[in-house]
Amino acid sequence: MNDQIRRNLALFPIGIVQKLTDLTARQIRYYEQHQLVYPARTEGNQRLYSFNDVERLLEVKKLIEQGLNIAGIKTVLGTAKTASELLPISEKEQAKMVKEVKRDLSDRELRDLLKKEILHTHKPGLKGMQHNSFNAGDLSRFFH
DNA sequence: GTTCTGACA
DNA sequence: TGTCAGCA
Repeated sequence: MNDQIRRNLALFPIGIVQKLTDLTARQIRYYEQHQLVYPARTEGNQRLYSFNDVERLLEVKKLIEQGLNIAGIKTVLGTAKTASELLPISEKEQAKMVKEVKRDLSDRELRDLLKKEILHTHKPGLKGMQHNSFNAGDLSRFFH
């Protein structure tokens, strides 16, 4: 039996995963609802997680702690219909994606601002916006 | 004893 | 997200 298979064996019930990830059962189920993980089920419909699932959850946790919401996490980690479709993503790739997403969002935010300015050309209040200056290095600011 | 789904603050 | 209900 090779590692690939061993890592995908559904072994742990949610209680164990809670301890392994420091996430609450509520959170773990919530992330599943949003297709961030795909745990197997027993005949009794109880979730069983593999090592891969646990790793995946740790990635999710990391991004949550960075302030990203579900949409942002999906953008970085990607989605799949089944656990077997989940492709590992290196830290380097991840960092790269975060950077790209960050730039895209910055651009979008910029366009939105321009649009607003154009729409409100006759309104005097631009002071508020300038206060909303963006931190180019903070992705979470856009994915909240 | 544990987990599951649904629902509400 | 936390938490509670009512089951399996």
